Amino acid sequence: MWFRRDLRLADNPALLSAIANADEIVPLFILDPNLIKQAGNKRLTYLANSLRALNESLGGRLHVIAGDQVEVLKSFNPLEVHISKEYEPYGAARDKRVLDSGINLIETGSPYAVAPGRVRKPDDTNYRVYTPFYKGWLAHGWRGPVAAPKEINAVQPRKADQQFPDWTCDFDIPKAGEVAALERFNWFRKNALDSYDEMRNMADTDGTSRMSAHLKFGEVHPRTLLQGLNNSKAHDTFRKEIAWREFYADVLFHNPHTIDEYYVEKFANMRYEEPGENFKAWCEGRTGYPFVDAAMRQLITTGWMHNRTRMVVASFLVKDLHIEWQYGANFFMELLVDYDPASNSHGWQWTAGCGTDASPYYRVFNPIEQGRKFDPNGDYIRKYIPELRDVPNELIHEPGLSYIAPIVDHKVERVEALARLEEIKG
DNA sequence: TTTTGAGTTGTTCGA
DNA sequence: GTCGAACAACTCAAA
Repeated sequence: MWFRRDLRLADNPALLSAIANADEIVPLFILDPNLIKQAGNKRLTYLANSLRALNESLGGRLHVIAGDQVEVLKSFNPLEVHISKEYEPYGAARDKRVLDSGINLIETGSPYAVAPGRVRKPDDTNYRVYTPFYKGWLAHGWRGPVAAPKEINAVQPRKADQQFPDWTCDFDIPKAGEVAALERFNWFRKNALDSYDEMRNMADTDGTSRMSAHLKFGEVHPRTLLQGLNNSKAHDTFRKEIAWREFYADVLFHNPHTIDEYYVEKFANMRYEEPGENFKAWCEGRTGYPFVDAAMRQLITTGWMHNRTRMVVASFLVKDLHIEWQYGANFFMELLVDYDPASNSHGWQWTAGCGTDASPYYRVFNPIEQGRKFDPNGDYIRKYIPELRDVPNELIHEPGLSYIAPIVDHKVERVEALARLEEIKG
């Protein structure tokens, strides 16, 4: 059983398939140098924690080996290698290489309720607009969760086959593992799900599910999250967020190049600024706009950023600083614990206006107004920008001389962004 | 084939 | 202070 983005025992059809087809299985995770290279310290630490959690639930029998996938897999001389299928460009190419090497790779299930490529329009092409996709996705439906295996007869690893990485970090990152995922989800279901439609946007509130990192590493399957939702506005809004993840996976599956290229090509011809001092200020959370800076510092210190503020900082980079979305996406890729290729690239493209459901040209977020709306008392700002702790509520979003001077004037840059868009229209 | 209505997350301006 | 209209043009989905 080759674990990748499915670090769990419950609701794992590939694991059940492996068990059903063998007297004894080798539970294996392969450390991939390519993925390690692009991940920051926090995501690596999270992965290390997640692997330890999985090992514990396997009674200490998880094999963890660094190296080339084909070589590692062949060293076990396996009759079958069971996996949950992957769809983004890197994972799909890697699995094809393994398959082509003659390894008997058996795919069961995927990290999605409905696998990419399955939801089709009546004319058998894929959707490019979210709302119709959502309807088609609902109509397609999905199976219910499956139980965890009762018994796993796993090979006892040799010492050399347990190369658990010792990555650590000084920051407080989310708790990893299947148990932590379900604990948090139960908390969310009990305390925040019923007000999700209203509260999920509030940056100062713990009103989101925080399932992103758990989903990224497959510590929980979306089927489990979808089970038991009702048709209330709150529950449907949550279901739609799960569907966004599946929509973007589907879009990327059909357009693999959009991982780092423009979905709407004409945006490649727009005038952009090269990333310089302003980009550096954005990365470090010192743009002079408190809501933007708080969000960037939340990312830097926790490896996670609230969904609302992801849009605000993305809009600021692309529309106020006129820097191409890929620079922001790469920065997110390095720092986010929950980094997901499809959601990251297409979330960024959506905000930049060059993605699916392109945002109207006039939709330029106002970083101050967004703060007033979604962090009315400035609690979020004060949490991540200690130097603003004593600034009163009515000044917190525009502190004037008590904070760094804004690196650009939003009013001016908004007009500039609209002018640059004008140049590529038609 | 043609037509029609709609499209995650907003802001500004003027009445 | 509140509220509604205006803000491009285009692509897409479905009738």
